[in-house]
Amino acid sequence: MASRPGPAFDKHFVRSAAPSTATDVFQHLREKIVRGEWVPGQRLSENEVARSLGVSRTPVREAFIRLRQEALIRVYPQSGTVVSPIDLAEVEDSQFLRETLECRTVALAAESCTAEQAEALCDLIERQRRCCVAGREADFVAFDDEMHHLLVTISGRKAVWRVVRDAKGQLDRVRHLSLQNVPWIERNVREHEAIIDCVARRDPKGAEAAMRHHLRNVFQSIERIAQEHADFFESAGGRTETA
Amino acid sequence: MASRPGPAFDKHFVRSAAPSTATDVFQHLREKIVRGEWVPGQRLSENEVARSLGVSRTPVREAFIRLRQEALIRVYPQSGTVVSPIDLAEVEDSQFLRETLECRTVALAAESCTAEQAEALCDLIERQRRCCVAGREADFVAFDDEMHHLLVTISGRKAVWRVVRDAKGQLDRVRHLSLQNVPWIERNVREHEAIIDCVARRDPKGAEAAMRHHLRNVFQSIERIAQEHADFFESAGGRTETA
DNA sequence: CTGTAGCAACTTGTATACTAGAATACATGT
DNA sequence: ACATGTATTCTAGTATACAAGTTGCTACAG
Repeated sequence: MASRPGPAFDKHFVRSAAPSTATDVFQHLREKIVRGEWVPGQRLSENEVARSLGVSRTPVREAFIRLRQEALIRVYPQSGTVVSPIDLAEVEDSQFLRETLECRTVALAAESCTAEQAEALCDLIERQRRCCVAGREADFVAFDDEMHHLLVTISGRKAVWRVVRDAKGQLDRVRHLSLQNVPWIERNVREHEAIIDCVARRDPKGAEAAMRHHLRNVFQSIERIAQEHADFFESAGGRTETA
Repeated sequence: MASRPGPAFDKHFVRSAAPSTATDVFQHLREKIVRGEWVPGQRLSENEVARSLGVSRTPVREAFIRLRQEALIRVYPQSGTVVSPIDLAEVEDSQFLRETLECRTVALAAESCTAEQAEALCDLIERQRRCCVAGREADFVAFDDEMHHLLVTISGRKAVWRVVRDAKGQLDRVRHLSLQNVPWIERNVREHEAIIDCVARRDPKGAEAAMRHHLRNVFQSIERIAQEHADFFESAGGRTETA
């Protein structure tokens, strides 16, 4: 325990900035699942994924570990791995998480929003509008994410975003089961505008109400989609496997 | 994509029940950190941990991945790994998460609590009382965890517990920097009793208020401890590294 | 034709070997 | 004495090899 050579103990290390293979694989796989390219119940194999991506099993395993913690996959030791069936209870809990947290953070954001921040928000809304008219759905989803993220950041509770993002992943997964159409995007943009308006006007109560209205609308469409794709759902008893 | 031998696609696999080495290591390391046995800033090494536990690096790596996702450690590629310094902003965010979520879930629990559930809660309180008079602090912490967990479960939002548990980990870490004394435990038990009373009496408003009161008291002691151990904290700019 | 035992091919879990990078120790020059 | 270049030794990331276990097909017995 004495004079080992290693790096300094109390000083900080260089920077983290880790663009590792494992992280790339993780983000790749996460998108496949959240965007519905890989459907619930679909079988996965570490070997097969590794081969198809041209890497070894090790980074794929790391990605699987992280996906498992987000409850996006289920790993059955020595048997196999599947994309998590959609547990309706888990989806509802995710909605609960999102609504509970984002309604509070957006109110905080409305209390402390600066002019620059308000401008950044309006800028994102403008981009969303353009996606809407151009029908660029994928980009819209990205800007949607960015806006919600920025709102949490403005609230000063940045650590909350990780939770919201995970919950959002579960919800988006359901949403992507169904083709989205332009009217749907239009409505979302309008609701976003209402939220941003309140935030920019420093109206916490209004912002919270607008956010709640928005999230509940999103959830309604999710429930509708759930009924149309009952085969991807499981009744109950699904292990969450958070260990 | 045709007739591979593998297991059935739509049927479920056996059961998960995975008591793997990696999980054991993870829980072991998590306790070391949360309970303060390993202090913030302390250096870790995959090799050294693997040797000391008599396993290979692989399960240790898996544990490290999970600890990293809980923000309990920081991994600097090719340099080293340290127990996360305590970021006061992150601690505050954890408190925010806990208070926001548990105050809502306890209100839900108060709405739907059955007689059996109420009895289970009272039983846990009784055990806590015994720990209090016997001075068995470690057991008290366990029952504390169990009670909060049960309350979330009763609320019907079981997926919320994972979030609360992670946040609680961050908070407990700070709490364990300071020796806890019996009067502190006594006050906690009293506050717990107040919460459970409201839940058993089906009083959502009261339960929420009691929970908020309780959590804020806990947080106050955390802030006091933070001031006494400023050396374990870092000022700002700490990478959360959630990637 | 039916049921069962066993084998073969797959799965994930673990251990080991190798790579590239980072940080200290030390020797060497000034 | 001090600065600097080099070498050693650590680090985590990745690749591969091996072990333990499960699944489903198949061949064989009834």
